[in-house]
Amino acid sequence: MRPQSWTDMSEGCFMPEEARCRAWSEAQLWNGSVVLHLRRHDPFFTVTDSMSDETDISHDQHAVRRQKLEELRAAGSDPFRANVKPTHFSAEAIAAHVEGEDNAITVTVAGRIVTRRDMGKSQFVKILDQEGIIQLYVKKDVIGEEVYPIFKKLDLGDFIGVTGTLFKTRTGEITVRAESYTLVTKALRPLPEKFHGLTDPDQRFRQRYLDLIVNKESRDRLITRSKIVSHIRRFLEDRNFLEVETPVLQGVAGGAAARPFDTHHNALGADFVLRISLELYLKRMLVGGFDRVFEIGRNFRNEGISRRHNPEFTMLEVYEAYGDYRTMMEMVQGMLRTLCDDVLGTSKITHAASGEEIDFAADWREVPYKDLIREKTGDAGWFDLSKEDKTAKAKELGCKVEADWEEFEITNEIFSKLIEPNLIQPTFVTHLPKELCPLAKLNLDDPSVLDVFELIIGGMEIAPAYSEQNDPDVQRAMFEAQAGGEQQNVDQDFLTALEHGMPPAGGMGIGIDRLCILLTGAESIRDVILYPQLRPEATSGKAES
RNA sequence: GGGUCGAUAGCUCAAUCGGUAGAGCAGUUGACUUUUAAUCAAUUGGUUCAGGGUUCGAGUCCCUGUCGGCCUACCA
Repeated sequence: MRPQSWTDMSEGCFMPEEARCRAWSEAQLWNGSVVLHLRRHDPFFTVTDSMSDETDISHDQHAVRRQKLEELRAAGSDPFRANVKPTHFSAEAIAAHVEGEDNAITVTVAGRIVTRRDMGKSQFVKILDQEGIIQLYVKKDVIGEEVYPIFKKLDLGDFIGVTGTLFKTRTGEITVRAESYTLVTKALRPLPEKFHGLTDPDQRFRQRYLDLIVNKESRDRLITRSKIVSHIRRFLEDRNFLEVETPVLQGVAGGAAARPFDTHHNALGADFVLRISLELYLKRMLVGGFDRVFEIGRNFRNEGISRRHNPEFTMLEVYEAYGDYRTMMEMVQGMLRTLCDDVLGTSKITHAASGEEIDFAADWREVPYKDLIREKTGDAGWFDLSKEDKTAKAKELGCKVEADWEEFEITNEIFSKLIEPNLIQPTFVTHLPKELCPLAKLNLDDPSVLDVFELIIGGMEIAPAYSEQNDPDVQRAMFEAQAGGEQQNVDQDFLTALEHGMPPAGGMGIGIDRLCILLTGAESIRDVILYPQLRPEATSGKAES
């Protein structure tokens, strides 16, 4: 509040009224125009005016609302001690109206006031609840002579409950004719602008609640995300997959190559890391006799933040005993197609970045990794080239190549920079080089590649899947090669589990956030995560002032 | 982490060559009993992100910092 910020100011900054007048006057002398700038709306500037100015709070919306709250409390009604029992959500109430039968059905709806059109002795008000917006028509001679002036004092942002009958307005909007109302929460701060909403990305993410109130796209996008997750859960449960929860705090961060977050447990006196994948603990479930398991959970990777990366993100991982990467291929195709039908109501979406239409119902291309590389480089013998020749060719194609890279890294740079971004339609890229993943089975015919696929849609990797490695000795060798001699990074307990026997299995992961980017047409991962990670604010002032 | 662009009223945005910050919405007051970004009249509201510098004079130019966008790097 204002007086608070004044006390925060240093003595030197505080300027008494008379001194301020003097400063003003001096300022006017510089440009020669005197009276008009002194006080725009009051040429007869006097001491009494300056005093009344300090009690005028009409410019301070927070103060105005606090005063209204105090007036309500003084009159014996405290909005923070009131409640209502809604009978309908907004959408239900609208659906309940029977065409041609106005004022036949009585409902109680509740929500936040988001718009108001005041016409003197009646007004239209719209309230927002989880299901959307419903309009209220508040008429002085319906709601009551005494109540109406109090209703008019409500502010945008207040929560109210309203009971009344449903009718259709002249312009065709189903509306509640309010017979009574209850203020159930006073909003002490104003809402952002009704038409343009909130645009500052910083504020949208830090104060997501405001974004959700005023920006319908944000609201719809996050509802869609919820439906996507719900659909996936149902899809898997219908196929006998069991949802389980595995530890976030782990001794060794396995299942992916990423820097973890470090943390510490006080009572155990032990250091832990936050998980970077779900993989190794879900596979232990296969060892434990659960044939079909999945988890939808948060992973944490201590890396840079970008349009496609948030430090914490949600993964689905699915494991199916007696399956392989080919059964996973069928499953993910079925999952995404039904997802489009059920959640989006269409098999076609527009890829936001390219404008190209993606059709999930059409046949999905399947192509080996090596074929794509040969195609892109125009060199059928690419994989037989020397490292020097690969380097030269890659640079020719516009890739940067670091001196200490292995050959597969040069090749993969071509894939990730030149090929993947251009795979817009759903594409299964199969049989990746064995160096790219230590957890999958080698292909029987070509042991330089893996029995895996990566599903690419819209230029993004959406789902990798493997025929899971279950040979404990091969797995140990792969881990040790990857750890590069750092034994503490090898999950020994997992290898012991494999020695007890893990059935052959197909496994798959889906980055839920990236899937949501794709399906909602979002520009950034921050748009599909409710509270994306931001740098903590240095000053605590602004939000609470 | 590096590069680059940005931060002005509660919100959305203006401000010419460096000349002393203005509009819409919201708020306040008034009119209007079926409105749709309702309309009409009047009106309040500013530490121009913070701190320094140049200048008679800085929202504007320079430096430093904070936070954010985009690109990039680490990473699937």
